[in-house]
Amino acid sequence: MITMATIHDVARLAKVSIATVSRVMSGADPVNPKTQQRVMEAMEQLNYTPNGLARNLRSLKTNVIIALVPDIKNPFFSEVIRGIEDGAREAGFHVLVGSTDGDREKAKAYMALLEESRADGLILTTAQMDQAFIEDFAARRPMVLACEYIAGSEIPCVSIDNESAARKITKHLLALGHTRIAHIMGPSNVVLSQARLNGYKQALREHGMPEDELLVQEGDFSIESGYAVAKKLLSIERLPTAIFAASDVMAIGALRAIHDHGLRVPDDIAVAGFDDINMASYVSPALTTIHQPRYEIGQRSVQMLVKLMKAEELGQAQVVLEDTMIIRESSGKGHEEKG
Amino acid sequence: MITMATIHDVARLAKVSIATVSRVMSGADPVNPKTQQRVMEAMEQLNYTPNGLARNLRSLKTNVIIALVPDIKNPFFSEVIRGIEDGAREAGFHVLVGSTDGDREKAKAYMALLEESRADGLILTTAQMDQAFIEDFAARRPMVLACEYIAGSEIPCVSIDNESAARKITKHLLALGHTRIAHIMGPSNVVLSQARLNGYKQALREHGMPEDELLVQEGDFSIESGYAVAKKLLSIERLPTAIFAASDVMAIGALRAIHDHGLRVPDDIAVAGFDDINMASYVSPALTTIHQPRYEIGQRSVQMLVKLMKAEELGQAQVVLEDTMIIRESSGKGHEEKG
DNA sequence: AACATTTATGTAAACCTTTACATGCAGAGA
DNA sequence: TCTCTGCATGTAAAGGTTTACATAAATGTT
Repeated sequence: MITMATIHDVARLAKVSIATVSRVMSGADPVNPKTQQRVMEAMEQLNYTPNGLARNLRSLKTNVIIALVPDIKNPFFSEVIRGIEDGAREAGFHVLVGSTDGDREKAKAYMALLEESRADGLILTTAQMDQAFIEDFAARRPMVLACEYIAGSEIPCVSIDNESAARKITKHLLALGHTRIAHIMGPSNVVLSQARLNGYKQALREHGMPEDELLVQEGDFSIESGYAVAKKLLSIERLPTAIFAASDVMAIGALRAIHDHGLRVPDDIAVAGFDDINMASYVSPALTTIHQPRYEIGQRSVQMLVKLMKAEELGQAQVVLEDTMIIRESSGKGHEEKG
Repeated sequence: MITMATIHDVARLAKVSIATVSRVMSGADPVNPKTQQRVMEAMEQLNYTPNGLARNLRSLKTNVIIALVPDIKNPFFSEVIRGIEDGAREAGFHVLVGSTDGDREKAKAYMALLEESRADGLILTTAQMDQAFIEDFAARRPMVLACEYIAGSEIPCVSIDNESAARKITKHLLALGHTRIAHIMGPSNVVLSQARLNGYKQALREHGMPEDELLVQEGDFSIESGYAVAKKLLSIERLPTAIFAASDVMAIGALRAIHDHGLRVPDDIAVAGFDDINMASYVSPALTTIHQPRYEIGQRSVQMLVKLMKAEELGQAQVVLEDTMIIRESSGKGHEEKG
């Protein structure tokens, strides 16, 4: 709509040079109070707003960071994003959120914005693309992994120890006397799915339990997949006595599947989730799960990214935050705490 | 990291002018195949990526649109965002998502990006700020309201008819014989909360039911508020026989409150929600609710915004999409459909 | 009074593109 | 041979800032 006033217009009206106008705005260099007054009035009168694009071009900074999530509808990630947004705001950045659907091309399209200088940094919440590509990218651009840790990689990251957390919650189920514990894992091409699967297997092994291939099935973190995979597990001849889902969302899908199958949780089958999303304590039965400090993961990852962008030393590049097991109703007897 | 190659570097290496390099990229003007070849090789060799900021400044377009939601953690909005993102991608735009927390200042900070030419358009999913401010903004910048319709305003919008939908679902409860129907409304400063409240009241009036002030309580669309407000309703001496919550998320909070209170849904108290979020059919009992075509709302609103940005005629400026009542378990008897 | 210092302001380059206009040249028609 | 047309390319302006450097005026120092 109507063409905007530029710094030149302001300068002309205030009878000064554009440099002076710029100085009034930045407040960096000294400027005569009277002149300053005149400039401010001119700005007011023309309803002047500086053009951000021009500033960006001049400074070669955009103050935009990109946060890529596999699925924005997934409540776990939206809480992480919230942490990212708040951390970004504090540091003076805006967040461009991209939902990748596990589609590499979509992810790469967002990452291209960095190459084009249209964003300054990247936070990746799940690394689904080829590791080589990521390593290469991280070497050239400021980037942080949130939620996920890539073994043997130097890329800065903030996450919990998914393996030990999964081991912990599986042990909880074992301690309750369960002998056939099924696992609904996340997408197998995602690092953290593997980590959680490993933790699960380690716990079984430590307890001398045999591994049953039938009891491990792959989902995609969606509620629909949790439902579908649980249905599948319920059709096994020797039913599992407990199901450990790699995410609360899938666990909620499983709850429904068990309910529809005419069985009760936790009496007939115990269920445990992962993430401790907001809703976990509201569904019935309330979910036993692993609490991830998701907000903090988001915040911390931005803080690291900011340091990276400023080329500051970031001390520890791999940050592992604490998780907490939260025991609620869905795992049955031996409750120690009510969410 | 290492300074980037510019179009000048490419031109120098290929022994042509920068104009020719630009032409090779755009493909608009004819250029000699041999020269083209040389330029491409130079680009390749220097690993050249054009600077998006410079392009943006030159064209005065950013291809970025801003989508403002009250709370990114709210699953209803994240599904709308998904529609917005997909619509935007199709039209060649990127989406900057902002969570406002009902904080006007945060919202205004995002809107300022438009004034600074750092974004081309705006989609507002809830209008919490003063109407005058919004009207003024909409007059100067391309903007569309999604989910919400402001009575008497000319601002383009895409939504359902919240009033009639609320009336419809309240009537459903009345038809089931409920006499004391409570309403957990959304924040009273949000237009659609008022619309839903009106629909609720109209239905009661049509059935000759008295209005009971005690039965209408305000929440903020969060699960916690649904829980808290339901608790409050359960402490009324003459208990409500049904609760209509203005969002599924609050309804889920209410389900838990009723459960914790030792009552059963729908036998003791019926519950109805609004939105039909993904999880609505998975919780137990599954929620009776109003299905909003949220993905389509997102998509359509981007389409309108794009027209607005191109200054094309957009025919109908106020679009009302169809909603559907979905009857599930939480409202009890008379089920016509299973989610 | 001459000079050094400080303060206020202006000039112009730089950031990296796109594009209107200008130029040069080859082939075609007279 | 001369002019006309059309293609391929170059030149330079424009987009709106910020900022290094230059200049000018005012103040302070001896």
